[in-house]
Amino acid sequence: MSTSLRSEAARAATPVGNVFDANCSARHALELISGKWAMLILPALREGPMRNAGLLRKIGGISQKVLTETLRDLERNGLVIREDRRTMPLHVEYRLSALGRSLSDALVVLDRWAEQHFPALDAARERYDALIRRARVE
Amino acid sequence: MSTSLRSEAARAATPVGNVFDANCSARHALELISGKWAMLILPALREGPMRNAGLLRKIGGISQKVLTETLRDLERNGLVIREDRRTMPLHVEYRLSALGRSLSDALVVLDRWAEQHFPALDAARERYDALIRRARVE
DNA sequence: CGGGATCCTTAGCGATACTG
DNA sequence: CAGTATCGCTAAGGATCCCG
Repeated sequence: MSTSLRSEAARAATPVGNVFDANCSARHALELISGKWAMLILPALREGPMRNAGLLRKIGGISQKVLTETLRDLERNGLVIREDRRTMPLHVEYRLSALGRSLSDALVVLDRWAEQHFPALDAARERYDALIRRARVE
Repeated sequence: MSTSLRSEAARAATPVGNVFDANCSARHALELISGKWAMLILPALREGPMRNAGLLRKIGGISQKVLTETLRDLERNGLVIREDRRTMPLHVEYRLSALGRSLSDALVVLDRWAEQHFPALDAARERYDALIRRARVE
């Protein structure tokens, strides 16, 4: 989200291709990805178009508001295509653009990384916190 | 960051491996990645250990505070190793753990995606905004 | 059904000053 | 040098109600 409210910042971005440069276009693209929701929405759309309610069900913990905002932002940046068949009752579908699909390839890798390595992270956290607790007691 | 302040939530997380489940450990791992900073810090450490000041210089736009917080969070989760040679003047180095390196592999893919495709995103945004403006004028 | 509009709370984060 | 501590703002995002 947010991007839609930052037209100023977006316009000020220099069109350079190094993510380490603050305020360049590449960094802006990266910020679109960051935030957990894009990392879940785009992979969720990989197996085919989905509707609002379906995404709400599939992506645990997301609110209606944030889902709408994020989808709009993704649509604005050309990653998602919103198709509104103008019927009653309403029927709106979201699907990946070619660009969005290419990004989702990279994102599912991340998702799988998280799913594979979370036990190691959990263990590391416990170790770290135990050390801290010992240090605090001295 | 944040993770260190959410020991409660972390403890409540069910140890399940599907990122689409809210509040599972895999999701927690994903949230560690989300936020743009981890996506920049971990790749920045790929070519070798770096110090605080070096990271501040390399990663444009990050503040001292956020850098410290993020590094601590990454360290806590076992992705980064902090080495404090206890000398004067101070000398602290950060480097990737094996786990952190494996994650950075996935992250550099994202960074490169952003660097390659930002023109397409920029173009899409302009198109979208132009359409919106037309619609608003009617 | 798929949102928009509001209100409201909090976390994120910058700025600044201080310390071993 | 590499942080910690404090203040203060802003904006992300939840909850709720409404609408075509």
